[in-house]
Amino acid sequence: MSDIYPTGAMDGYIRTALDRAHVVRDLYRRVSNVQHPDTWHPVLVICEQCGKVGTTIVTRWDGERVYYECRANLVTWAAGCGHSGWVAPFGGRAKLPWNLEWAAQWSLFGVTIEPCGKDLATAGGSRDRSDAIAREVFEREPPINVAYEFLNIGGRKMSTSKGRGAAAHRIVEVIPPEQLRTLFIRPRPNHAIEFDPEGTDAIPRLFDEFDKLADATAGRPVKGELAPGFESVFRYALRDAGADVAAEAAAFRPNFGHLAFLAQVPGADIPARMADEKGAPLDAHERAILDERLAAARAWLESYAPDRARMAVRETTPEEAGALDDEQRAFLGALAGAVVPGPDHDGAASGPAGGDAWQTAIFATAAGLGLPPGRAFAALYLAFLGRPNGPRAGWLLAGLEPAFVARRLREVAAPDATMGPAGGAA
RNA sequence: GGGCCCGUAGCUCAGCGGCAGAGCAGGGGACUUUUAAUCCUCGUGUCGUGGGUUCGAAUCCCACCGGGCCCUCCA
Repeated sequence: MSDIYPTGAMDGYIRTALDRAHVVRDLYRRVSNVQHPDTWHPVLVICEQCGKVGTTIVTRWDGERVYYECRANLVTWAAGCGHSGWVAPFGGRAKLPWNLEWAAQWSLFGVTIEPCGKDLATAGGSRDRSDAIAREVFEREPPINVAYEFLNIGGRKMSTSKGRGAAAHRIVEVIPPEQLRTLFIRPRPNHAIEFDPEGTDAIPRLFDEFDKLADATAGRPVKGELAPGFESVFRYALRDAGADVAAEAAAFRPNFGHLAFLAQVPGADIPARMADEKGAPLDAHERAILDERLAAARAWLESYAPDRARMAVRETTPEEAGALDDEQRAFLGALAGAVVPGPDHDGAASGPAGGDAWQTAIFATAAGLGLPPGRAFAALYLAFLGRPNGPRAGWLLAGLEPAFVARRLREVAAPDATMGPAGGAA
């Protein structure tokens, strides 16, 4: 905006504002209860001596020039140099105060609608003053106003000054631009955006929502309802305004939750897995999307993800393993035999070599006991992760200390009497 | 003291005079040599509360309760 003043485009508005200084003073008093001295004029001269603009006050206007003073104590945040004199306030030598500048722009650019944040829309606030200035000083109906809302994080406004800036900073690390834009343009403008990423699935769902927009735009089937205008939302969410919307919509995008899972699987070849899922090799753009999402998923797991999204091997036997039945316990006990030597021997324990060998051992052991594989795997997941499902078990176990694996298997296979189910096999 | 926005399913929200909805979460079922599987299937919820208008109110009006943001200057 400061570029405009030197061109002289604002000169007419400056002149009008000065001619109607008494109207402006009256209006400030009436609309906002702001008292300016009777000699105050609505122009800020750039001090010819020190170059400051905030420290000057104009007290006279003769139709061509204004008399201003650069006062040392006019404002608390800067000290003027004390210079004073007459100057023609045109061509960039002076600026209009904020509210007048805003109103002048509406006339200059022919603005018919201008949304603003709700902080400005309060009664007696900036917007009210500028509206009144437009009507009474520049004699023009102000633009239609739409007050838009703020982004709330966990029920509170995101604010650097109130200690929630860390949230903003961290969020940008986890959420790529396109998903962040989705978050902002999705809701109705006068609704606060409620977004609480801490320990919730809000971030994965944001990705899912973006992907749903892409699916719908590309004509793929989607679950649930679609808001009207979804194509526009998708288009505006794209980081590159000139992007090929159809191509972006068609691009393969891995599911965020799935990536977060795979990111925790030891030894997973994620790009190969994604190519399988797509049914074709990823192109360069899709690979870039994958890399971005994978990084986001890892960051999410580190900072925001709820515990249930993390698959940590429990250091002690999970309580959940108490739910296992005798067949499953017998299976775990038998599988412990696959790890030699046992914990009662000295020396390093060794187990099946690698994930494949483990996987084979699991299936063979389960089959030998007539236990369906599904229940065998559930027993393993409960014994190590405390949850009924997880990453491919063979590779999970292969990544752990064999002695630890054997100890855990035996613990769960033969729990203390207090843990055993009533009427269990003797 | 004043202004604006919001209270609808566990969560995020749509619906804004005409049979209370979606996604996610959750329950149940099927299938499976399991890296998130996938496919069926399941929604009574004082629509914040109390009045009012209406043949009919989540929806419009009034009041209240609760939550949030804003109201010097500067841009």
